[in-house]
Amino acid sequence: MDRTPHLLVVDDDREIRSLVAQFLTKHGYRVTGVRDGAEMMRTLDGARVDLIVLDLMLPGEDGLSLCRRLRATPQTAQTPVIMLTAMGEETDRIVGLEMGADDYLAKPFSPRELLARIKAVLRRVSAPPVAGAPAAAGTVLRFEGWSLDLTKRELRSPDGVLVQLSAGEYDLLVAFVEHPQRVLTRDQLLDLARGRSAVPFDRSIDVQVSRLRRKIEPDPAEPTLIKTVRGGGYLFTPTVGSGGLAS
Amino acid sequence: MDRTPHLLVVDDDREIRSLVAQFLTKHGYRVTGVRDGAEMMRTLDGARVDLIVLDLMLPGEDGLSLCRRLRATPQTAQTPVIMLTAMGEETDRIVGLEMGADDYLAKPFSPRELLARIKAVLRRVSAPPVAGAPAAAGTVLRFEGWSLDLTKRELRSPDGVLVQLSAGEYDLLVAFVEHPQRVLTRDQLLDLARGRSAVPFDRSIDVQVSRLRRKIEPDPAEPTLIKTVRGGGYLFTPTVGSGGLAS
DNA sequence: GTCATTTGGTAACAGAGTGTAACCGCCGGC
DNA sequence: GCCGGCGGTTACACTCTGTTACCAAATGAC
Repeated sequence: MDRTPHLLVVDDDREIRSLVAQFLTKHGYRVTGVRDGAEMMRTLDGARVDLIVLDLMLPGEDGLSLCRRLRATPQTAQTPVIMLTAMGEETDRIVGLEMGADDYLAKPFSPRELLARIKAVLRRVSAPPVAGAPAAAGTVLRFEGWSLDLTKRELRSPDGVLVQLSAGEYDLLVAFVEHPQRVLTRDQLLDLARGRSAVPFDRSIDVQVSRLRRKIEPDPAEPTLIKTVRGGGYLFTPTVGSGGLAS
Repeated sequence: MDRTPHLLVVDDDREIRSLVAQFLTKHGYRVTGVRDGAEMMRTLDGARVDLIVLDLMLPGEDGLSLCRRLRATPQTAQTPVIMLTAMGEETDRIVGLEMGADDYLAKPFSPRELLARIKAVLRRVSAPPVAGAPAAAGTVLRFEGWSLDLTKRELRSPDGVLVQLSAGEYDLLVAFVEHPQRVLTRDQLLDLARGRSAVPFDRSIDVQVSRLRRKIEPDPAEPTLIKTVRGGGYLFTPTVGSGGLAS
């Protein structure tokens, strides 16, 4: 149950970034700091992130626009965002909340307060939706005839047979299915599937891939769904469709 | 039975508490004052409460979090809440309303204004719901053919047979049914079902889940309703509908 | 009040899942 | 072809979970 939350701090001020990162790390979080929206997107693409601390004023695309984009992307629509804004920008603050930020903090802020808000937001987010809330759309993902039900954590083969996956195999498969046709490094996979980062000589992903292949590859000796990229990582080759029958 | 509305004032400032209590009592309400969330919960546990005046800033668990918990608990989900916040905490106010508070009041406030809002909220709440609206939505919850009556604390199987559940099994099932399709950690389940937090090596939830499965799973050896997520907790897979026949 | 029953928590054991280490084979460079 | 590094697989230790047995506390009968 060692799933320390992973925070992504987006701020162009290197000093703030490192200060915040240091403080939050000391309080038990895993922190990645980046300087702008482009880097943020790259990070999100390859890692599981539990909460984003997003500065409003950024070089290039600004925080509001980024926030809107996060909300519009299924993978990140649920990721909580705490906005940082300069003092007194009341308008921005309201717009920010309307834009989908979960909380907001005026600069200059004390690290303690940021920590408190992070805790509050994470608590709130892990809070239960009211019963009967619409189950998130796109809960069934399809590839090559297989279907993966994200609410039931079930995988069915093309013939409709239920395939038993262990928790680890399931999480790994989800990581692949949510990032298809991209080479994922072992590091990224470890983060996406296990929420931890690699230790030297970490081969656990290799073993897990091997176990997963045995269950989903027509011929595990000649993998077609999960290909190895020598020196790079692994690649999930199928196109993934959501909802109805395969697209 | 005493029909005088019973108000619960939660504020850690003794002076505010007694001032408010005195004023409201004078205007014909029954008032209980407590200083934090724990006392609030204890009071709710043992008394009928018609409305809660909840300070946002509290020692221990804060008002937002408490409000969420109130909403998540069937017994208090309908109890109106008026939030007190320090002036200008606009964020909190918005979040507070989203969180399910019925009204909100910025400190410092005049007792008269609080009184007016209490009256308004009570009036609104006791107003008969629109004809045809669910009389008390969510008193019977349905999943996979089963129906769980929250007012009678009764569970019926798909064939309509009454299934005897112990108090603990029932509470656990309610926790699951009210948070379907989400992985709940043992800690969360313990909190939701027992209102306490786990001690090291606490296995009580495991045992209780096992007992519950024996009563509701078609094949307890191969659970489909309550799935185990290794390293994560448990997952209640069915979609839950309320009121009429299963959706 | 005592006694029997039910309930819930703890301890213990068995079985499944996961990471590490080791071995082996393959690939690429020379 | 030889060599070094990378990746696949297996074996094994360790952890996590399911289940049973047992005990203490709560409940209810009398």
